[in-house]
This record gives sequence, structure tokens and C-alpha cells, in this order.
Amino acid sequence: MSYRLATWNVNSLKVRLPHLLDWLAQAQPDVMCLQETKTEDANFPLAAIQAAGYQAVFCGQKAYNGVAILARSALTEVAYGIPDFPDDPKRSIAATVGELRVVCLYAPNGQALGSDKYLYKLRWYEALAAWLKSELARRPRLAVLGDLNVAPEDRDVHNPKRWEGLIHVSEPERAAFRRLLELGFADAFRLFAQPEKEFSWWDYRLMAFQRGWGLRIDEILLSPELAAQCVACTIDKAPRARERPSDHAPVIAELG
DNA sequence: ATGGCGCGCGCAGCGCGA
Repeated sequence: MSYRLATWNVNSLKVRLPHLLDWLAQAQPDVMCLQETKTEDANFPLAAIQAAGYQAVFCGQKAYNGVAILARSALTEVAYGIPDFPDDPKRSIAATVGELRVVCLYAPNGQALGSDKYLYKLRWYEALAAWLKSELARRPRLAVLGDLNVAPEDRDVHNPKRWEGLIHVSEPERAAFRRLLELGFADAFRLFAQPEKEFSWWDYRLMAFQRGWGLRIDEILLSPELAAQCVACTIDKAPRARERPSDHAPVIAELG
């Protein structure tokens, strides 16, 4: 069974709904993970998404965070948050789609090195790794998609010198990300030859997108079984070039 | 490159994101 999996931080589902519907129609993903929906569940645009041919599970809140998984087929065994990590405001949702277990994540930003939010981000990653370790043992066909808010290596940063000492690139953050790879996950993007300077996020300011000043902070992690089945992983920059875009671009993985 | 954008909230300007 082949699947097209995608993840996109939409930075407000309400504002970005037209972009999302256009992208679903054009890209035809089987599974679509969304982050930063910033939408309470009562206001989730379920009818529009169903009309586009997708089912959805979601957990959101006002103003901040919020995640959702859309799928062309049934979503079952829905799980919210990270177990044993109760202080987890709408950053994780998981569901079974066909033969796949899908986890959709919005990692904390972390704000600045040494800040309370930074320490929270590292604690969140620690809890995530512990959870995913047990999940991987139980569910060999596991895909983890999301805005992981870490640029794993210098080649994932447009100008590593400029980013020294800043959030997303610090060694503890990168170690937290590598910990997930050590569990056995593959960073799907790096399973393939890629163009240089390929990113998934660009600042809204200073025409960063036009200048190519970006980071790769949205990732698709695949369990060994799924990695062996993966035939492509790409980033679609086209939505970032539209009017009133999200600051993130969708990432797509193809399972053959 | 970092004031400079864009979002939500709520009705002015702030917190937050990355």
C-alpha cells in the first residue's frame, strides 16, 4: 500500500484554509499533518475539509498551538498529547491510518537559549523520545511528522554563522533531535540527494523568502520499516510564494 | 537580516513565533 504523507505548519488554519484546500487538491496527500491551527475544536472547519474529501482529527486552542491530522481514509485510535507529560498544550496528536501509525507534532519554539521556554523545549523532547521509543516497539509502521523546531545540521541553515547562539540550532536542541534518530527513525528528507539550501521556513521580515534566508525545521521521521519503503521526500515552496502565506512550506514523503 | 512580519485577541497594543 503506497501513501503520500505531508506536514504543514499553517500558522492559523482559519486564515490559511483557502491555501490548504488548494494544496490538498493539487498535492493529493493521503495523510496531512497540520500545526499551529490556532483554532478551538468547536471552530474547526470540518465541513470544508470533508467536502475536500478528507476526514480529520484535531485538538486545538485559541491563539496558540493546535494540531490536526487529515486523511482520505478512516482515522482511528486517536491519542492526544504525550503520555506522562501533562503540560503539553495541544502539540501532539496521533492516529492510525490504514497500516500506518501517524504522529503529528508541534515542538515548542524555545524562544531563546537558557530561557524557561528553552528548558521546556528540552524537557518536551526528552518526554517525546521516551514515548516514541515505546511506540516504535509497539508499532513498526510509525511516521512522525511535524514542525520539530530544530534545524538538525548546519546544512539546514541558510547562514550558520548568522544563527550561532540562536534558537533552533543549539547543540542541546540538535542532540535532542539526534536522540530520535538514535531510536531508529530516519529523517526522510536526508534519505535522498537534495538541492543545497532547501528549507521549510522563512521569516516574514526582510523578504527572507525571496532572499533564501531559511531553515529546515519541519521534518518527517520514519521508522525503519517505513524508511525502507520511502521513495521520495520533498519540500513544496510554492505556497510560501503566495499572497498572505504561512511562513512554513509543506514537506511531503512518498511511501512506495 | 533581526524594529521592520503576521497571527490572535479585541479594539490598542501586546505576546508570541522563528
